[in-house]
Amino acid sequence: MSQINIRFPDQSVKTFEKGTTPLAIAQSISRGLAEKCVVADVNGKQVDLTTPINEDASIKLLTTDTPEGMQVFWHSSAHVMAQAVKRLWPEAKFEDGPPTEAGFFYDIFLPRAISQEDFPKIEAEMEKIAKEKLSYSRKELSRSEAMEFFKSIGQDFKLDIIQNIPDGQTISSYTQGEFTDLCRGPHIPHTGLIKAFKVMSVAGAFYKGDENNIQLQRLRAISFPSKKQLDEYLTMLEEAKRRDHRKLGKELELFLITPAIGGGLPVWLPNGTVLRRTLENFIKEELIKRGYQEVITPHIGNLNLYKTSGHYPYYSDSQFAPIKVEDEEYLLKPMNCPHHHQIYSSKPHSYRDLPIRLAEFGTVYRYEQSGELTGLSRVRGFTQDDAHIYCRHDQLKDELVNAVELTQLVFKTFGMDVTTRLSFRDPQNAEKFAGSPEMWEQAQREIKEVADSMNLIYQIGIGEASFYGPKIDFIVKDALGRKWQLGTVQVDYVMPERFELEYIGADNQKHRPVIIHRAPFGSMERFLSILIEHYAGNFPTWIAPIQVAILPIADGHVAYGEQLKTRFESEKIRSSVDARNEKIGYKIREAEMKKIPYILVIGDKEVADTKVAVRRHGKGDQGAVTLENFIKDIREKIETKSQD
RNA sequence: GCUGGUGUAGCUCAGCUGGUAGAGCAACUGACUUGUAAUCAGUAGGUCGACGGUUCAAUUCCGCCCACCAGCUCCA
Repeated sequence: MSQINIRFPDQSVKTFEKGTTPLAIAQSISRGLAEKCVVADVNGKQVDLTTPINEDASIKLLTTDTPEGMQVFWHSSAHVMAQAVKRLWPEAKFEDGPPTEAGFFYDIFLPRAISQEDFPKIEAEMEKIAKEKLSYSRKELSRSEAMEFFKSIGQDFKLDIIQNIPDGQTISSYTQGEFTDLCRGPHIPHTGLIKAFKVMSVAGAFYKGDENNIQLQRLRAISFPSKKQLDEYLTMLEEAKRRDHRKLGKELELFLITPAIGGGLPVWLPNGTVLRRTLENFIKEELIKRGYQEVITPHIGNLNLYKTSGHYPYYSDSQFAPIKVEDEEYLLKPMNCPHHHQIYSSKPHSYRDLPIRLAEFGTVYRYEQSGELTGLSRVRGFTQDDAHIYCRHDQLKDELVNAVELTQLVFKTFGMDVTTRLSFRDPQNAEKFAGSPEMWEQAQREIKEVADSMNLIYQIGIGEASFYGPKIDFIVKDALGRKWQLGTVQVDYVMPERFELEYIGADNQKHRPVIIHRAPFGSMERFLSILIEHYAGNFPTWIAPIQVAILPIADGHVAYGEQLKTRFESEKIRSSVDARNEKIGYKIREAEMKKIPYILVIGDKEVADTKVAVRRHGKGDQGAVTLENFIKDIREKIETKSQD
C-alpha cells in the first residue's frame, strides 16, 4: 500500500495512506478538530472532507472558527433551508442560494408569498433536517445528465444555470436525504453540525438582478454550530440597531425627516447643525491650506447646462422634472460641476494660473426612487463638499495625490475604517460611458498609478465609474453592515471637451485642462449618518453639539452655573445649564442620556472655591478641578480634535 | 419603482374573535431645595397614517393611497 506526504500549515509533514480523506486526517490529529472541521483546503482548493487524497498535498483543515469554514457552513445551511421550503411547499423552484457576509439566502420561486408567520415553520423544519444528520453526498454529472435530472424534478431555474456552466467545468450535484441541489460544493459532512437557525427576512429579488425579470422571494437566514453563537449574533444585531443614525438622530435631536416637508428631504435641527457646521469648518480650514477658492452657485440652472454636460440625458429619470420659466426650462441642480465649469470659462486662463481649485458646499437634488430613501444615507436633497480642480496634464498626478490625502485625513481624523475602490468603466457596457476607449484607458491607468504610488489597498469595481470618468471611491459600512460610498476622487477628460474649457499654454496655443472632481466627505448627510453610527452618538468633545452640561444642585447654585456658561461662551465652549427644580441624580441621568461629554456638578463647595466637579460621559465622577484647569483641558481636547 | 412588513398621545409601546382607546416616560401645575443615572402628588394630551367601502356600529374587516422598515433594482 502506497503512502503519501501531507504538509500542514505549520509546515510539518506527516505520512498517510494513499486515498485517505481530510476527515481521517483530522481524526488522527484530535477528535475535537474532527468535530469542528467542516471543509478542507487541499493544495489551495476547497474540497469535501470525504474527498480521497491520492498524492502528496498541502492541507489546511478549516473549522467553523474560520471565515472560510463559516462560508461553507452557511452555504450548506442554504441547502437545508431549500430542503425545508421544499418539504413545506413542494411546488417551490430554486434559483441561487449563496452564503453572505453574515448568513445566507436562497432565491425561491413560489406562487404563495412567504410571510413572517412562516418563519417558525421553516426554522422547525430546518431543525428537523439537522436532527436527521443527513450527509451531503456529491455526484458528478454530464451536462445532459444534469439537464435531464433537474428537468425531471421541475427545477427550471437550474436548467438555465447548467446551460451557462462553461465547457470543461465539472458539473456536480449534492444530495442530502430526499433533496438534491445543483452545486459545485464543497459542503460540510452532514446537516447535524448545524445547531441553530434563524430566518431573518423575506424580500423580493429580481431574477438575475434585472428589474425587467420576474421577482423571486429572497429568503435570508443565518445559522451557527451552537445556539450560543446565534444568541450572541442576535444580541450584536440589537446593539447595532441602537446605533442606527435614524434612531439616534431622533433621540439626540440631530435632524428631522417629515412627510410634511417630503421624504428624503432632511431638516437639520440645532444640535445636528452644530455637528455639521463643525465638520464643514474643519474642511474649510484644510481647503485654505491647500489653495482652494470657495465659490457659491445657485440651486437651479438652465436645463441646457445639463444637456451640455450630459447629466440630463444620462440621469433624466433620477432628476426632478424641469421647471418652466417664461420660455426657458430650469433644473434643480443634480450636480455642481457644470456651474463651476462656467466659473472657469468666464475668463481666459494662462497655464501659469493652473491649477484652479474651486470649492463649494453645494446642495444638489436628485429624484431617488421612493424605495431607496434611507434616513440620511440616501436622500433627495443633500450637500456635497464638492470641488473641481482644473489643471494641466503634467499637474494631474500631484493634484490627485493631494485630493486623496485630504480624503484620508478626513477618515483618519474620525478614526473610521474605510475600503478603497477604483471604479472603472465596463467595456461590455460602453454606451453607459462617454468619451473614447483610449481616453478611458489613459484615465484609468493614471488613477491606478496614483493609487499604487500611494500604496493604497484597493479593489477594482468594473462598471462603477461615472459616465465621464473613473474614480477612486472610499467606502464605509454602517452599523448594520451596509456599504456606502463616501469620499470620491474622479478624473474627467470629458467635461473639458463638452464645455470647451481651455487655457493658453507656454507655446501660446490653446489646450484643454483636465478636471478632478473630488469630495472628501462625499455627501454631508451620508457622512453624518455614518459618523453618528460610528460614535453611536457619543461624539468626541470637539464635535459634540453640547460639550458641557452644567448641573446646579439646588436653586442657590444656578447663578454660578450661569456665570460658568457665560465664561464658556467666551472660550468657545458649548454648554447648557440645567436650572430645573430636580434632584441632581435626575439631571445627571438626563445629561448622560444626551451623551454630553462633560457633566459639571456644582454645589456649595464648587461655588466657594471656583471649582467644578467633573463627570465624564460614560466614565462617572472624575473629582473636582479648578475652573481654569478645566477650561485648559477641554480647550486642548477641542483644538487637537481628540477622539475623547 | 418592485416584493414583504409596519403605521395607536411628543417618545416607547399595550389594546383577544368589530361596540368610538390605555400604560410608562416626556409636558404642565403644586409640594420638596436636593451631592453623581429616574422625589412625590395632580392636570392635560389621541379624526387610532389618509380616503373610500361593508356594517346598526370600524382602531379592529375589505379596497385604494401615503409614509416608514428590510431587501431587490438604481445611485453623477
